[in-house]
Amino acid sequence: MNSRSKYKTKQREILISYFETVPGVHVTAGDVCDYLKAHEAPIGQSTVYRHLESLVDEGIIKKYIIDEKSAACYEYVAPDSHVDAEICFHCKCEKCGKLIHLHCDELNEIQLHLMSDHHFKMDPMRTVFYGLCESCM
Amino acid sequence: MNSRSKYKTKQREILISYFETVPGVHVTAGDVCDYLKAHEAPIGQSTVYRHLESLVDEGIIKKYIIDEKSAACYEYVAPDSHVDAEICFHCKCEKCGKLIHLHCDELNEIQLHLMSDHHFKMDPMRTVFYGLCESCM
DNA sequence: TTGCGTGCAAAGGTTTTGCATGGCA
DNA sequence: TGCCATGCAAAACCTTTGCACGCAA
Repeated sequence: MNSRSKYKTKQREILISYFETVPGVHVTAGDVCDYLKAHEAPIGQSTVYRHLESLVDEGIIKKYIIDEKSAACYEYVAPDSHVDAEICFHCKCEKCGKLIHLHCDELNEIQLHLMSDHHFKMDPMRTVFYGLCESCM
Repeated sequence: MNSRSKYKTKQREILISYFETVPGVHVTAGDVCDYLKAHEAPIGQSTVYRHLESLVDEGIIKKYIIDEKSAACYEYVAPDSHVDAEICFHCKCEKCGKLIHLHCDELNEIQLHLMSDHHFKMDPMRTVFYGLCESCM
C-alpha cells in the first residue's frame, strides 16, 4: 500500500547499497537482516520487509517465489541494463531443490501464446517451472 | 514419509468420501477441517494434513501450490478418468487473484521443449503461470 | 498384542501489524 | 510542524512435530 517512497531515509539507502553489492544474487529478507546485523547497520525486520515491497514496486529489485516452504528471494536489478532483453525463466527441482536459470528465446513464445490464445499476460519474473532436474531424474 | 496407508481407518474413509463429493474443486486443508467440523465428523488437523500427504502420494488427490501466501489446494482425482490426458495448467492473476485453468495442447510443447533442450522434466501440477488476466490488463 | 493412527497442543518459520517513538522535509 | 518512517514486540498464517492415547489387524 505504501508502494512509493516519499522520504529518503538512511535505511532505504543502506538497503539499496546492499543490493548493489550483490547483483545477480538471490537473497531472502532474513539474509538481508542478518547481513546488516553482522555489519555496522542493523535495520528492523519490519522496515526491511516494508522497503523490500516498495523496492519491488519501483523496479529496483525483483522478487522471486522459488519455494513455497521457504522465504521469498530478492535480486537487484541493474539500472543501466535494458531489462526487457534480460527475461529469465526459472526451473526449480522438486527433489534436490536446485534452481536453474534459463535464458531461452523459445520459452518467450509461451508468453506470446498465453497472450494471443488465452489473453493472459504472463510475468516471467514470478513464474517458476517445477519439476525434476537432469541428475534427479 | 508415511506415504502409504497401512490401516483402513474411519478418518481416511471420511476424507476420501468428502473429496468424492467435490470433484474438480480446489479445497485447502483448512476448508476440509472446517467442513468436517461443521458436519458430523470433525478430524484433527494434523490427521488431515497427514492424510492429505498420503492421498497425494497415492494419486487419489492432487496438490496445487497456487499462491505462496495462502494455503495449498487439493483436488480430487476421479479414479475412472485416464489422468494422463487430463493435464491441466494454471494461470494466476497477480492483481485480482483469479485462477484460470487451461487445457491446451500447445502448452504441452513447453514440457517437451524443457525436456529435450534443457533436460528438465516439468511438473504441470505444480507449475503456475503468474501474470495478469484479461480484465486486469 | 503390536505398531500404526489419532488428536491435542505447541512449535516452526516467514511475513504482517499495532503502536509509540524518531526523523525527514 | 506534520506526516511519514522506524522498530520492537506480538500477532497472523499455514504447516509440522511431540507425545500420550486409541484402534486396526
